[in-house]
Amino acid sequence: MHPHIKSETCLGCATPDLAFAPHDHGRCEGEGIERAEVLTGKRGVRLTPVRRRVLQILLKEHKALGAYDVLNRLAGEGFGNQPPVAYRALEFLEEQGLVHRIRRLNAYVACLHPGEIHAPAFLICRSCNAVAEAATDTTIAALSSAAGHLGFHIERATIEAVGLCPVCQPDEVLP
Amino acid sequence: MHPHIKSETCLGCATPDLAFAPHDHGRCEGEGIERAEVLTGKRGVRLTPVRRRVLQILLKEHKALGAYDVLNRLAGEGFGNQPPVAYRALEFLEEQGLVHRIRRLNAYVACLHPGEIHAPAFLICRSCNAVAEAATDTTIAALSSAAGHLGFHIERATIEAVGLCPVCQPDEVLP
DNA sequence: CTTATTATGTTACGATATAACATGTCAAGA
DNA sequence: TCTTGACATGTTATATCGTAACATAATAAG
Repeated sequence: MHPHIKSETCLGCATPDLAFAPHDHGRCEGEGIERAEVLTGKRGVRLTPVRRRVLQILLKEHKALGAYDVLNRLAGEGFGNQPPVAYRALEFLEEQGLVHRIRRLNAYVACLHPGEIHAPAFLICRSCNAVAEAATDTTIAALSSAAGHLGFHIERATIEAVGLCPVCQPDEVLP
Repeated sequence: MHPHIKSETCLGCATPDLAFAPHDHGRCEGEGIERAEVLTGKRGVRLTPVRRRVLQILLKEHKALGAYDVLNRLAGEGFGNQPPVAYRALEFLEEQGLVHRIRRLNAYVACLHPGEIHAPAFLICRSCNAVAEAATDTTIAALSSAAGHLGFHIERATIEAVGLCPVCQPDEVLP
């Protein structure tokens, strides 16, 4: 946890106006699970205990976690403790749009508005590792159009930006 | 090499209008090295034999290569055969903007217009793995602006789009 | 209740990446 | 020219990330 942030708050909430601002995070978690249950129900896929738990872990932690981080927590709770357990759950959640994979970090974050955004951009703070999700409607449109001129058909796109979040920018000027 | 492509041609050349079209590739390679020498000379950094050779390999191959692929070729030519040899050269070349890392593929491609673009977008064909580089001036501007509203300062951004290149699109409709 | 499907657990391994230290190379200043 | 400091390379060892393959268990469909 970054020293500037109190424990009741979190970084990286996906709703843009809350992204880097302190806020009540309890709701994020509860609502995240609820939304996941509705979504998977609608789609006829199963949000099994491991899968639900993995999503919960990511929602609660509210930052990017590596697959092995997730696995360690699972193992402490009676689930399997071999890599495929974590990877399979994460893969499922990503397919369902409930979790995003941050390739730059080899890590995963919970998505806080599943079903709403198709190609989010991630803002990754290189100092505290917080990850925020930003909408990119126009961004992606521009990209698709440019690709179309080359005859390329885009199916998925990921945008990962590295920089400094508002909390960490002051740290940069002082040694 | 994709079956549709003759050996004298290549995919993925970065100049947008050549990106996925057959063209004379000999020039890409020669000019790439030349530009690299000029650039590194200007900057007072050293384009040593390993580094030059790695760049040459990537220019010649003209597709995304993993670090270990590069390493294998180096090892066959009397250079060191341990991972750091390849990783260090690749890291140097990336810092100098001569090579791009494609995280989605855990691979690297030569940049064909070093010094010109700061945040290129990569169009990755999921069928033949060709990688083209597209300009994203407006795209990045939009992203930076959106991030700015959240108080986030972007330093670097990577855009990776997965889809089908023009050559592979026909393959998709037939089994 | 059987059967097909899907999910989980486990073993084993492959692929990717880096830390740490020894050795070598080169260029600038004494 | 020598030496010294900075940078580059080579090498060992190990860390980290990810997946193939198969056995077992749970679930849903008939």
